[in-house]
Amino acid sequence: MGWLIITEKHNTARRIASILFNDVKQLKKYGVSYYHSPSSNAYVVGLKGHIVELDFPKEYNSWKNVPLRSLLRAELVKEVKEKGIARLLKELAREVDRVTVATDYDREGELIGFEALEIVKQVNPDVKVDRAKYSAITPADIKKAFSNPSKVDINLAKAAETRQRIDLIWGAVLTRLISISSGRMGRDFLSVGRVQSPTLRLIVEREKEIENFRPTPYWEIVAEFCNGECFTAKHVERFTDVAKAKAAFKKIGNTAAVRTFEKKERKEARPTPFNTTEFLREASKFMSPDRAMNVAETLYMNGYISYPRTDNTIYPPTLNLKAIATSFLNSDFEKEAKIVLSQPSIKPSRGKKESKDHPPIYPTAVAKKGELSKEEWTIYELVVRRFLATLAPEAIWEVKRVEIDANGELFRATGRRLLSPGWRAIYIYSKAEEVSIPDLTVGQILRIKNKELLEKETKPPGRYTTGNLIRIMEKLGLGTKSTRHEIIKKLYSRKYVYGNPLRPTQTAFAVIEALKSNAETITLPDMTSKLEKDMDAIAEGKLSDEEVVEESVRFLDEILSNIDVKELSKSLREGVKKDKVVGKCPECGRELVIRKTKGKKRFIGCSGYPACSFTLPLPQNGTLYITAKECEKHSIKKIKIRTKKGYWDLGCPYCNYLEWKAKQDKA
DNA sequence: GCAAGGTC
Repeated sequence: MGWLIITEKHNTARRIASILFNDVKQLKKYGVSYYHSPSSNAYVVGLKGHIVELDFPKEYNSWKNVPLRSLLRAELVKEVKEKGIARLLKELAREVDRVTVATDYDREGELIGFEALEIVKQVNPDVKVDRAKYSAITPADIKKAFSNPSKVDINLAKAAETRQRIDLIWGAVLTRLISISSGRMGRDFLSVGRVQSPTLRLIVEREKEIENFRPTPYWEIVAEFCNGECFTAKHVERFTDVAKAKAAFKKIGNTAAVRTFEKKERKEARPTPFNTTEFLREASKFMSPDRAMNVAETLYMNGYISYPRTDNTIYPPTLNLKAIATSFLNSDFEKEAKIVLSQPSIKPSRGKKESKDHPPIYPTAVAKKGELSKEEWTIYELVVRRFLATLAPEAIWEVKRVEIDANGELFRATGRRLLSPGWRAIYIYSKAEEVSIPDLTVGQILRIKNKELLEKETKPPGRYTTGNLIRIMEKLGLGTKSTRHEIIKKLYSRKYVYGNPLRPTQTAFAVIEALKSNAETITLPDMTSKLEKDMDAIAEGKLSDEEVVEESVRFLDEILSNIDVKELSKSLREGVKKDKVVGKCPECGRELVIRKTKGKKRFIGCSGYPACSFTLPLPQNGTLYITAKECEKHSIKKIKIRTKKGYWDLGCPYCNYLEWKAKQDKA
């Protein structure tokens, strides 16, 4: 009889097959590639992650007609998403008496395997089942895992399924509640979720901080000191009192004395190996994290880089770093490879996070510029340069620090000069800024060429960029390496945010306010941490999955009971409306808003309709952005439009219309 | 048309 091995993805299936058997043949059925060893009569099938999806039964599909409360304890169904794989599994299941689950060795992996097993058991309920647990796909690890198989951990799979159920129920109930109450239905629905809502809250609260920020003035004194060469130094104090600043400024004469001087060499550490978070942070200098992840996926599938979803920042000892660096000697990165290989020995930098499942992201093949698209090359080059930089020598700086006494007023300056660029010659994405200061001796008298009293003011905190948002999400435990970029994309596509750095829309403000006063749990990272704890307890057998789901559902039930639907609807509609207002009606002074005809065509209309019937046309293609800039002539906000080809300015829609009309009249 | 998590 036969043997069926199930892995989480196709690539792993191929590699495990080639490690375990030496007569592997690749077969294809129902559009699915898999592997067969005739001598062992074994099949290896790679899944595509989750091949089934949890959902409500069809009778719950109508958002309008299904009472929200009925979603709380609905019997959820599992729908097969990968029909071809399911068919193949069932067919092979008939031919085997043993199944080995060899999905990734983590919580989701356990569930993914369990889902496949349920399909197998539909046709072969008595099949023998075991589980191979490996944390690296090396011959040694794989052989060890398959010679000492263990059991499928049902509790662990149940823990993952509990997460699915809670996410779906909370997500569906609150998404429907917010969408229905705001009137944003259909394509424009507003979503709520355990990960996306806390992320959106961060963005909204930052924006509020910026709005409420009151700058306070402060004063700085800078002066130029000369000894042949001139340099700038800053008074050590940051003055909040003008009188004190002026007094200090007055005291400064025409000369000053060097109080301390120090010259040192300082090593600058190399960047650490790329995990997904750091990769996306750097890549977001060039494109959106979502795009970067898709490009990385393509590079991975075509064999140019290693698996792009990893938390690991420490290269495993099995990786031959020197050989990889050597492979770049005859490439576009020859110069960079030589810097690495010129060292007597190669020691890689190490990050703080270590996990054993995948290595950090590194190049697995040498590519030529011509064989990749522009975006692919950008990402590939980033990965190659980062990899080589982690193996390169440290950068060496000469750092000078000086303290200057100007009639009792203390000044400080720091000079920096790059003595040896080391990794900086390879990793060109951050600039090395040099500041020149001459060599000085203690007691030396300097001439003061120039002095300035500068009035400045404190600045509000900056808005989040996609890059630092991904890092903060990781720190707060929101999402995973595979989902964070998708969550951010979701915030854009729901029109909760726009631009990078991200700005929230008025709708986002209203949704977060509404959730905070009615269901604050869903806007806090704590919900994720609580869920993590509960999942651990389920995995350890200390809690039952039903108990955890019931507790969560009861809480949500209580939230639903306490909601003032009228008030919720009012505040949400106000927020949503603000995003549609473009200015004042030139005919009656009421608000002009973006509206839609019954045929879903958009236009600008007066909110006083039918009393006032002023309208302006809008282009039908692309996403509209109402900018903050107003037309001086008409007091109507200028509009930008984003299409697949990029952004274009419509400008003031009234001016635009009048120009168009003038042209028509001429013709 | 809902979430978040895998993977393509």
